[in-house]
Amino acid sequence: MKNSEIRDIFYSFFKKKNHHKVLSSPLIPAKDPTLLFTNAGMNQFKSVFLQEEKRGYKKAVSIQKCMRVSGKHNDFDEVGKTEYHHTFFEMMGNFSFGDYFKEQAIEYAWELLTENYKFNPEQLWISVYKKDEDSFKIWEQHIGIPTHKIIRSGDKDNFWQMGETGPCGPCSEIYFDRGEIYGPADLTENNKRFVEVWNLVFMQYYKDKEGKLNPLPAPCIDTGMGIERLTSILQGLDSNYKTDLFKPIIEFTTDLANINPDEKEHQINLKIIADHTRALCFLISDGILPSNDGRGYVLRRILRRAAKHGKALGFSDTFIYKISSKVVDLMKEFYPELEYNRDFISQVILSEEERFNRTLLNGLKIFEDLLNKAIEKKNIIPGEDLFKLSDTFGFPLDFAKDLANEKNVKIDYNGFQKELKKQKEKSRINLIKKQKSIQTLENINKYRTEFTGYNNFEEEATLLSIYINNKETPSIKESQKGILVFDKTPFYAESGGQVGDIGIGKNDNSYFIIIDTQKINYGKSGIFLHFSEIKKGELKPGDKVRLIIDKNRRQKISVHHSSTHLLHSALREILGLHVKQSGSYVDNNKLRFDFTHFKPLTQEEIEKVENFINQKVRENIHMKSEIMEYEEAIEKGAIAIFEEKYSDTVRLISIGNCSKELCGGTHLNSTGEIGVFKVISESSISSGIRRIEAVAGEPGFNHIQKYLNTFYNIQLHFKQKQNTIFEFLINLDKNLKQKGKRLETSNKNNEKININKIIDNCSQMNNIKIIIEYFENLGKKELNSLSDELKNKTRGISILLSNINGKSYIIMSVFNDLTNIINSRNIIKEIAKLVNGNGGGRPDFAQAGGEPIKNFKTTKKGILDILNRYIK
RNA sequence: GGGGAAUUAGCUCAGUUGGGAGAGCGUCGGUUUUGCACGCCGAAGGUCACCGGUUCGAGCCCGGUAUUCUCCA
Repeated sequence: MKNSEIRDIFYSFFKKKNHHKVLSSPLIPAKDPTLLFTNAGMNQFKSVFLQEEKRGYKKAVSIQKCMRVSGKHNDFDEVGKTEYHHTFFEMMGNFSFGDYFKEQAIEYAWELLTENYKFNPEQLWISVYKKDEDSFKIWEQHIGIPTHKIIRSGDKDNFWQMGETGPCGPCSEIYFDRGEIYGPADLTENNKRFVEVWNLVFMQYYKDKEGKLNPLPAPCIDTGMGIERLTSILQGLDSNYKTDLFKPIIEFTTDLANINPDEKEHQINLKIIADHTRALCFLISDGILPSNDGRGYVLRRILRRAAKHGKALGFSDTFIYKISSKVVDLMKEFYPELEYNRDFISQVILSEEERFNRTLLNGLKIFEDLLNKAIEKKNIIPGEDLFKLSDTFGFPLDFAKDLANEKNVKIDYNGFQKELKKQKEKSRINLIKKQKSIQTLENINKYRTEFTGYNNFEEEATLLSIYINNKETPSIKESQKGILVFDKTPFYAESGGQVGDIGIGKNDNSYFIIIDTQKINYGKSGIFLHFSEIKKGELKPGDKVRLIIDKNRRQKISVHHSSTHLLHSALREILGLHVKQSGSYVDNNKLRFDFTHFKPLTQEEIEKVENFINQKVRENIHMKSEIMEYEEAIEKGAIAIFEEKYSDTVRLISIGNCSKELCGGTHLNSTGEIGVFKVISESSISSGIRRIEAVAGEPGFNHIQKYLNTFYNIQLHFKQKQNTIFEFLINLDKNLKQKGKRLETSNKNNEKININKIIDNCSQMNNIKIIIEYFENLGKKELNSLSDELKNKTRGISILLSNINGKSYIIMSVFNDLTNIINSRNIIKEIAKLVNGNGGGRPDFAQAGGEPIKNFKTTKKGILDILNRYIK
């Protein structure tokens, strides 16, 4: 049975049972910032389980993309060692939100497995939670499983909970018995004979702070069945890696590496590469890019480990990007976004592979130094050095170990681990500190704010609560600053890159200004925090006030936000569909837009983008905002930004046919209000991500005006026209440089004339020629080279003095043969005392400085006195 | 979020008691050659990331900022 059939059967079975088919959510959890990656089918339904959100259906079925590489479920280190661990995998699941419960869930599971997937009932075993008699009875009496094949187990295996507090409940697992050749008929933890097929979770309690289990009013069902494992069983194989989900990838890699696929030593490498490449493709197509922290760092680590194992297979150059295309071929049928991003995925992988190779090459140099040192000395490489090599330069310990082995050098593995442990502890401590430092506002969850600011700029509101220094207080007086919470507000709170509104509030007795607005998200609604300063009067909870936003500023913000949407679609139109938003900032002065793209934009491309947008502005397209179901919006072709949090109903902003984006920000009524759009900068912010800054509307026009004014002034000053001014300035620059050079050479010529005179006038001491001269108009460079020339020509000593920048500058050169008698470094220090300064240098060349020289003759005499003591 | 490292010519990088900014490759010119490559000779190219401090003097020492690399969470 092909994996595609397995999927079809799964979906059609639950569709027949009136389940709503829900698409896999992206690997970045949309609504849960505490989670690095989606790691279970239920993630996207979390708020439904928590009853914070209601959806149009009570039963759902999905096949969910999942990653288990961090946090509680971390299989990263297991991949390759076993036949069934993965970083990326797909979870099939059916869900009930207060609809059916245990009995139905168990029946469905049994029916699907035995009748549709044709499992032999004899080969299925069951586990239930020891205190869950209901489930036991259902399995035993209703389904008819022999008692000895239903195992009761404890909290660890068969009780599931979302977190310390929250929904939880017992679960029941269905196991497949692979037969006696794999071990005794005994369902225990480490018996390889049994493989877990399906986990059914019965969410029936809510665990409170005291640890008490309270029954949920509407119990829920959450189930999960890994498709890779199910496929391996249905295809009669003993490894997930032999199924049609992995085999083609492994065969492709084997051919590419030109190795014998049967050799045992290659197996681990091949498995890891296949697994990791799959993970890479899905992560990248969901918008994650390599970086040095967070999700991007996990992506980088996955890629680097794949690359490492590739080297073991003999790949000396980049190769993963080639395999990625095979993964796309294999999975595009079920995940069209892969095909869509095919080139982008391989480009990202290729450039990250290249980067890793550079890092390795760099680290190799440093490592070789360590290795040579170790060979010279004690034959062991210190753990500290190894740690620095991997910590600072990213050179993996494994590589160091192998290379050291080749040279019979030992490495201090324990020392390395000690350093690593130290670093981990440090990071953990800082994390705890950070968690403590986030101060929460007490009782804030009691309140809710309704946002009315899409249409209204003013609002009559009731004050709910006041916080001063993060403490709830009964009143706020004149000139005090604090956070105000209202029942409703026209003030937009900072989110989606758009800054918060500012404005004022007032009633008959008081007047205050609002300098920023922030928001705490709570499920679907939010609490708006108005950062305020009371200018007059006093406020107490319950007071009615009129809230008025700064309309002019809001208009400018909306101009930039709507422009951002146009910019996004312009970039996709002109550069290609790989362009994805990866960050955005919008305020009243400008907009900033970060997006995925590999090369700098050319001048031409930027102009095209500007033209595109300004054309849309002139067309004065009507902008529409609609509230609709998430799925409906996606069907309409909306672009969803993964980082954003969406609830099941979303706000779709469309600009004619050219842009459809999910967005909670404030926008214009039509594009004409933008007036003008101009890009002001384009730069790189990290590899594969570029940033455009632009201005629009009034600030846009001001920007253009300011620049043109500067330009006009330049034209006016040089008396040139627009088409000649550039060439004129280039020529001017060229001429200036030539003149400067002529001046330099003529100075040299002048010196040459002087040199002979100076040498003629030099004094002598004990047959050593000594030149002491003062120059008013020479720079340091000229003095240095002149001094050099003088001491060489006379084969003696040259001491030159000058005043530069209000200080004296003295330079002394000594001919090489004399340096054992005359050390200029020592002498210059004494000379420096004459000008209350200090100096130093080498025996043959030294410099000093101090107060300006007023009388050269007395200084010269002082110098001669000093020299007299040295030369006898 | 926390730590480490780096930033010097177009590129790859040297540069230690703080004292004159360098190499290789590339570019350009000359020479050699029927022509090219090589070879030889020569030249151009620098705000030593930015800002501040210490010092007579900072690429180098100290503090801050930016960017990049890297590890941990």
